[in-house]
Order: sequence, then C-alpha cells, then structure tokens
Amino acid sequence: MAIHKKESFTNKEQELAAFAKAISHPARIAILKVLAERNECICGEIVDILPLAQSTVSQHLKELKNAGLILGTVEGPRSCYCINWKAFEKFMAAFSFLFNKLKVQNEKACC
Amino acid sequence: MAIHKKESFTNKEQELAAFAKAISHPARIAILKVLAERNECICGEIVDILPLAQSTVSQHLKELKNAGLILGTVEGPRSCYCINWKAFEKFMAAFSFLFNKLKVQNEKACC
DNA sequence: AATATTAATCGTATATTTGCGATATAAGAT
DNA sequence: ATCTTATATCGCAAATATACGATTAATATT
Repeated sequence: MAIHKKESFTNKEQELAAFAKAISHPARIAILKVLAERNECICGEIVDILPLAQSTVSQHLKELKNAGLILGTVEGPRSCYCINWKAFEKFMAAFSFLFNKLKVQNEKACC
Repeated sequence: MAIHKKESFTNKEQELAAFAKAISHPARIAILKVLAERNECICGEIVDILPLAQSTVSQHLKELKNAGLILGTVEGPRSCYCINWKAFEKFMAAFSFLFNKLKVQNEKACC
C-alpha cells in the first residue's frame, strides 16, 4: 500500500468507516448480540459461546472497546463489558443521516 | 490466520458483517455519497473527485458492486453506476432490527 | 483503419486483520 | 504464601485489504 490515503477523506467519512469496520466481522457482531441480550455484563461467557480462542475474543473485545461501541470495567479477576448505547445511537444517526437524507433527493435507481 | 472462522457464524451475522465491511473504508463512503448526490450515474467523475488512482477507484467500485450496494451498467466506453437503494434499505433494516430490538429490552448501561 | 477515451483487470508491494498458543497479570481461594 | 481463575498481551503465521502503474478491452472519433 505504501501510502495511507485515508487521511484525505473527511472526518465524517472516516468516523463512519471506522464504525463500520468495528462491526465488519461476524464475531464482533455476535459479541454485540450477546452483550445486548444480557443486560448483565459478560466476558468469559462470550468465550464459551463463540467458536474462538480466548485470546482472539479478547482481541475482538478490545477492538470494539477502542471503537467506543462497548464499555468495559475490571471487576476483580474478571472483566465486565456492555454495549455503549450512546455511541451506538450516535453512529446510527450519522448512518441514517448520510443515506436517508440523500435518499429523499432522488430515490429512483438509474441503472 | 490459517483457518477461516467466519463460517462458524450465522448467515445474518455474516451478511451484516459483509455489508459493514463494504462501507468500512472512507473512499467507499465517499463514492456512495457522490453516487447519491447525483441521480445521474457517474463513473469517471468519481475518479476526478477522489484522491485515488483510477484503478483503485475501479477496485472500490467493484467491491461495492459485489456487496450489492451499487448497480453498474456499461454505456459504450464508460460505466454508469448508481446506488441500489433496495439493498441499502434491506441492510439498514437488518441493522436496526438487530440493535434497536435489543435496545428496547434493556437500554441502560451496566458498566 | 488508426487513434483516442474510458474503464476493468493484472501484477505487485506493503499494510492490516485475523487467529492462536504462550506468557503475563491480577485478584480470589486455600 | 501458593494455587486457581479470568483476562489481557505478546509474538508469530497466514490471509486480506489497499494502492498503484501497466496492460487490456471495448467503443467512439477522426
């Protein structure tokens, strides 16, 4: 790749892309689903549910956390995660804004 | 990676992830924006607008097309693209369904 | 027919992602 | 103090993604 071109795009474009990237893996979607189903914050449970090694799950959790989609706190020897609904709503709004706004304009396909 | 684990997840999880992956790059979001702004289907215009080489833009267009988010037809020596609103709506619905449905259940964060 | 224009594809270099085992860390239990 | 238990991190291998220039293909133009 040699040169990063992502910087040439707008902040909004980058933010939306980063959000999409965070949920662009089925494992991370599965994790979000588990976290959303139980209000109780889980962690090791996710490892049991997903067909992935503990280290891999931990890595996916880290990515989701870095993207701001989940919150995590240490509770003794275990970690408690949950969905950050606010971040989620923010991104959903940005998403809808970008594409619904535009949709009203034209609607019909041309090809 | 050696072993693909994506197959271990549900179809819905994979579809949603694939959709997210398609829009997980700022260049592709920028392309979608351009296509949505003009009902007229563009192609070479995108190359002029984006800070990327023609081959790179073509590659991004291909990915968007493969993901079903845009439609493309050849018009003589040029290609005409436009947004596939139906696919977009379908995925937006799946998206909202997955996360809004769950959101109603609990709403409050626990961490 | 020869040339220009437009876009797709090929080949290639580099970067990033994904996944795992091994190890480290940190707190609770014995 | 030692031993579990739970989780994060490190180091590595393999796969994918990103980007570009060069080439090809297909159609208009001259």
